[in-house]
Amino acid sequence: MIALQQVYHRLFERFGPQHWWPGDSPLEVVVGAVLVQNTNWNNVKKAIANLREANLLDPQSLVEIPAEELEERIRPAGYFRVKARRLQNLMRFLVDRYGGSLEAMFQSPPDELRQALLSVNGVGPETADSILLYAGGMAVFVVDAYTYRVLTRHGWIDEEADYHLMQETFQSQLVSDAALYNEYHALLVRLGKEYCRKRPKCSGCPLQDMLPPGGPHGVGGDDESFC
DNA sequence: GACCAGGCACATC
DNA sequence: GATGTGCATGGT
Repeated sequence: MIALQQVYHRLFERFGPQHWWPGDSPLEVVVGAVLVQNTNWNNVKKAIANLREANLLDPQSLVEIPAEELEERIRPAGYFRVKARRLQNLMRFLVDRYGGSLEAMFQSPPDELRQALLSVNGVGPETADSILLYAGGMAVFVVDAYTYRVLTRHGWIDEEADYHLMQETFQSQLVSDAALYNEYHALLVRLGKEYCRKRPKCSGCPLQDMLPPGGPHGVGGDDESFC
């Protein structure tokens, strides 16, 4: 297995700090975590701006607002009907269990809170972990489509690997540190966007000398798998 | 005018 | 348990 600590340093050296979700309030991060599902962050920014403008960025308001109105506000983020429902599910969870206080919510142990978040319809592993890490400052590694792409394209992990395995792979090799996980995930997205999206773009990838012996999967790397 | 983006739930086999 | 499908906007 590749040394993921080294990979991190290489990426940071190349790209520098990515400043993901830096100045936003924790609630905006939570809302954004739902809205960004399978969607470009640029679209999410517009939706959040709409909510802020309408003074809706608090849990109680988001629970009380009629679904149709919420749908219109978040329309730019795409999937607006499902996301309105999911966002209200999550806000209802927050209000019912923690009186609408994120601070209260993040008093729970990470494992316990993660399980609880996953029980909310519309919150899957990535959304839950994004909330724990980016809003709660908890040391939970966030895995996403880019993580998978970067790991598999470089031949560092089996293509059958699931979310849990990828998460464990990172967490077992790195010190438990929220700031590190935060930056690392953002760097992987940056790398994935610039070099792993279309195969010809792989040239210039800062990790090209970190392929496993014999190339990806140890089989020499065909066009399908080679980064 | 395709193609893609910081997923998830649900139906079907 | 695995695989397929719906959800929708905005940028390249």
